[in-house]
Amino acid sequence: MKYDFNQIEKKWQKYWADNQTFKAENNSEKPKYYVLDMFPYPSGAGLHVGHPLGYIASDIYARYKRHQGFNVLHPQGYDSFGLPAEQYAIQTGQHPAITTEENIKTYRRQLDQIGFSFDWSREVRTSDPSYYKWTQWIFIQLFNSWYNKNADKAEDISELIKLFETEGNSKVNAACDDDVELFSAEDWNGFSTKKQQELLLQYRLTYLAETEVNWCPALGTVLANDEIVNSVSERGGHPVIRKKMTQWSMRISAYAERLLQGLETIDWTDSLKESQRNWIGKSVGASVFFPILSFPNGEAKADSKKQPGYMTGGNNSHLLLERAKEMRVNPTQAEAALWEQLRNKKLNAKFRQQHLIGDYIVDFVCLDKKLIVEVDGKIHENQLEEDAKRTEILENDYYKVIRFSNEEVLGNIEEVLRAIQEELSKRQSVKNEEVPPQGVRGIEVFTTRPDTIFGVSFMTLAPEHELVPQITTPAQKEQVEAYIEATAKRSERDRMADVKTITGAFTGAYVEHPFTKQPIPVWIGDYVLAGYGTGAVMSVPCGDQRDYDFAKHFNIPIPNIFEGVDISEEAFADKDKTIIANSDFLNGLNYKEATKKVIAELEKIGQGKGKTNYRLRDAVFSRQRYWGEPFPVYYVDGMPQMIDAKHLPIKLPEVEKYLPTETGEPPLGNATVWAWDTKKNEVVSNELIDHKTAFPLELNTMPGWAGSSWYFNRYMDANNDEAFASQEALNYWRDVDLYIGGSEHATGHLLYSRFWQKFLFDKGLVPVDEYAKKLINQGMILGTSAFAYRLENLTLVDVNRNQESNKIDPKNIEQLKQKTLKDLERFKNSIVKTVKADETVFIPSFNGEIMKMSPVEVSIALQRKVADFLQIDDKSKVLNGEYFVNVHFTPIHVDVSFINASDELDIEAFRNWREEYKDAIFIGEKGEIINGDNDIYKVGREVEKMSKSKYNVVNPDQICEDYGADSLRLYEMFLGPLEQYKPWNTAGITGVHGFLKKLWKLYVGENGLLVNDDEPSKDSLKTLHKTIKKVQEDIENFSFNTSVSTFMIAVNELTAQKCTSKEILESLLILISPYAPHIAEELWNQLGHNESISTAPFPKFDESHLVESSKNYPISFNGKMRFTLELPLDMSKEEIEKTVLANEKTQEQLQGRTPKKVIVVPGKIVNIVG
RNA sequence: GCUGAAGUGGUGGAAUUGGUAGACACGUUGGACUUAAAAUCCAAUGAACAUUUAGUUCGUGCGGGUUCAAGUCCCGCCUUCAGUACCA
Repeated sequence: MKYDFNQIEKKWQKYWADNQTFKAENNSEKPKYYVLDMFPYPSGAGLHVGHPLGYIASDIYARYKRHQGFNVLHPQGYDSFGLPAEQYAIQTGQHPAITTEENIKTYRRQLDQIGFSFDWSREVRTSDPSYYKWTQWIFIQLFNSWYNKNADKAEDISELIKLFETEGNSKVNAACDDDVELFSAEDWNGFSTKKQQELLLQYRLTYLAETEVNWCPALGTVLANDEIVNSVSERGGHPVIRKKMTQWSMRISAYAERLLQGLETIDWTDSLKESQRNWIGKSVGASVFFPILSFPNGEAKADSKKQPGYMTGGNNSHLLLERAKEMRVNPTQAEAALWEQLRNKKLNAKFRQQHLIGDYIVDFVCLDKKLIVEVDGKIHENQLEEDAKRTEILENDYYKVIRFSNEEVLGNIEEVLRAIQEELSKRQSVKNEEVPPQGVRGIEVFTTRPDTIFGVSFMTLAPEHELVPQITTPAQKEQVEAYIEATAKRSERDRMADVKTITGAFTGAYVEHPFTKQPIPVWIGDYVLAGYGTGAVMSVPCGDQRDYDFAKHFNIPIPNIFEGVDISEEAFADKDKTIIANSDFLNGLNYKEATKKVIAELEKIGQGKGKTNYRLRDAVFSRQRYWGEPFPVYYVDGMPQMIDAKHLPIKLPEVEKYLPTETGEPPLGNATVWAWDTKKNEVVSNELIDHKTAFPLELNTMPGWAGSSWYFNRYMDANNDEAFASQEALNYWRDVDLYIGGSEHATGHLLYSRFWQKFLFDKGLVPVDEYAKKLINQGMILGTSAFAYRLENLTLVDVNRNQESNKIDPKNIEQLKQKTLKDLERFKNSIVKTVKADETVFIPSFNGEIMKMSPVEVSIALQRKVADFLQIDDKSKVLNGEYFVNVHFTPIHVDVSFINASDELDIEAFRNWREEYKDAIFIGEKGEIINGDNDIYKVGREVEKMSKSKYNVVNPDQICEDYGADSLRLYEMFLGPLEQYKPWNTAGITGVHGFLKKLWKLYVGENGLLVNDDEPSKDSLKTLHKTIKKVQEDIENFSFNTSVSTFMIAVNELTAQKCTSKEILESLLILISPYAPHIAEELWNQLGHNESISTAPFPKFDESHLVESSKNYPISFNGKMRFTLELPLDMSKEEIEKTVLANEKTQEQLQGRTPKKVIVVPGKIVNIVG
């Protein structure tokens, strides 16, 4: 009987499906084990051989765990929302759901034929309403939560509202927007519902806010930071610009510290954890405040002691704040009337009322535009004077103050608003939304090295820093403006590409050192980024290389504050070796001590405090796309409202077109039935929108990572309608024991999903706050592209006419090698002509070496052949070396299916491939024009990513057809370590395929089963048990490639031993079954079992079979092995030495010399030192 | 620049705590079987020298070091891949 893998594999795949062999039970006596793969996006191209690599590894592990007696959950599903289906819909009008369904069918067929032990009863699809119902549900939970930093967890928003109602927000310690205004309980209770909603949005874990986003015009959507690679879109490589848009965001920054700490508790690869750490980007240091000494108008230096509002130490700001709040609650009639008009951004500007500016409370202020509006009551003489003074001081601080009388406001409010509007339009917006600490004239910096504060010799601001225009002196104005303009012109790419060039400009301003009180010049430079920290750096040139370079370049002093360190050449940045000097009270301290001390001192004088900064930003959660989860959100008066969870799912509406609308709205703007009726609680036609009972629904959809951020929990109870998973299921399965997937998700999916899990944990919805105990990254399988080399043209060069190089002897390759292509430039004068072939001609690859050869070598190797072929007129000159031929060619990707195992091209198939190659001419390795079998054409090879456009994609369907799924599984594992990137080469599969045939032959002969109940031989037992040991170790170390070798060795040995013992061969089948399940099932069945092999207990390793009585000792001389000697293992050290020395081969080696020393390691080696 | 991983025959890769480098395969070469091909089987296969046998020398990116013994440990470099990037 032959090994008919096609028939066997089909048979068992059907058996597994019919019997639901791999269905996991939620209630089982067995211990649980959860093996998870990253679910695929079902693309139209189907699977190539690279895709299943991780699935095969996890399947082996899952099957192994079943043999070990575990109740294994090994599910699979589809991340089925995404861009390609939508792009296809835009092109063809085909609904993405249909495309997706078709693609899933292909995927399922392809996955099934590889024989995975997935529990398909738990399949999930993120685009299925029964699934995204719960994605929407989780979104609502996020909306209804805020992050309480005191409790260090997410809590229900109602708790926050309670706090607001009873004590306002001044004591609330929450993760929130940077610019929340302070309010009291009375304020809160007096606010309109809308105002309250606005304020709450600043605290919710998912919130709607105008944020600067990465907008990709080509894709028509925003992108998250992790979707951008090298400042172009990850998908398609389109340019990305920064743009302000109102978008949903996820407050992942609230979890920055816990996401960082959690990494300590999970067994993920170091590189992946490191990526996440970098992405979170924690830096511990201090925030330091430097008062500004000089303003362009020559105003006297600011007294830092009198700065109110900054920090909490020793000033009266809190009294003023209290007063401001009081006044807010009790406005005058005119103030109330004007506030009513200003509050809702009716003038497109955000105003605050009774706001503290410097030492003054102003009536209304637009911080953005630095515009103050005052409404005056009864005017007394002395107040008039005071107001004028106040105006002067405020205007010195670049505020514009406009005043109206009560009568004006109450009499003609329209006119007042018009005047304010006019003033607003005149004023330039402060670029950065962040406003400086109220009324303080100074610069706040973030530093990780506060210990070096005495080494500060200048200050550098980002050119975009909001204070730059205000502090620049008239003398420096021109220079500074020119510099800002120059940096603005430079694109981000240029800036990135050119890190070395040092540029900057002096503003003319000075700040005051907090301790020495010395003036410090303020510079701007584009090495300081506006987006990180405060956009300002205290520059310590002796301790930071960039500051050092900047200082050197602009001749700024570089004071040395390190003990015993030479800084004449470069900065000294080694924290651990730092001893501070020349630093007043910090002298003699190390980095840690000095940091601690300086922070304490800064706090004492109210000019700084310890601070931790994170690079992690909140994640934008809106996409201007059709094929994604719709938000369960409608808008009343511009404010988002959640649809009650019991009405979920909110299904995607039908649209005519999948493109943005003409007005630039997202595709859902095309939907005609996309409004929410709050009475009927259903989606209704847009025509019914009346803003009373029917309201518009959200037009954005959720990003790709929404559905993948929690799917691992859904598998635990995939068909539950009542909850995303029942508590019983969640408590039984708890977390993923082994997660296998690609490392490309390090800062996307793998970070977002940890965030959601922590949130769900905080809310008591899941039992663990890290969902995957262990994670392994599988490497990528690369394609081996094949190339044919198309001749473009030949340039004939008359060597005699080149004066410099005389005549080149074609035989002297060494001389010619020295002629680079650049040298050929010098032949310009000598070029006789350039010849282009009429036909398409392919030149030989020289056994694939052509790309490694220098142009000169190629030319020499080819000139005769090609000249001959082209029949150029001056052929004789070419042939006798007077003319040199320079060959120009282009490598062309050839479909790898035309290549045989020896890299030879099937020329006929290639010619039929494309019209343009129909009559292509091939010059073979021997230099002959190929015509029949006279010569062969070998392709060149190069390893590249598998991709359709490179024609190097290998389809697993063909492999399964030709060699079988078991061969495919074994071969993918055999290729190399799981984590490694490695090239695919189909030819190699014959090795594992041959192994399976051999395995088969061990059990089945010409006339049927060979297995009998014979006592196993000692050798066979030894083979079996060493295999058990090795395979078990290998699987547990995820070293699947070496266990395949072990199987080969075992089968080779057992074949040689002619083993037919059932005891041995039965155990061997269980060992192999996780790797090659079909053949294992079949042979298991033939051995007389009626049950599937999948839960047969894993064979037990018995050491006793491996015990040896003797060892073949390597005998080495001075460390070099010369021969081996079989000696009993129980021989003593002394006896071994004696026996070895007595041996004639030893004497031969020694040639009469006496050994100086003899090293004997019993059981290992003997080394004789002579 | 920083962080992480890696560098071993023609190729993919083995080598557990320092102890016979190149397991297991692919490929190549030769042979058997066959009308032939495929399949299968056998043998050889790191390089160089020697070849009648035996053997000798070199060899794990490079240069040093520790050790009886180094692919493995230490010091200093080089190269490749991946991530990240003027992060204060």
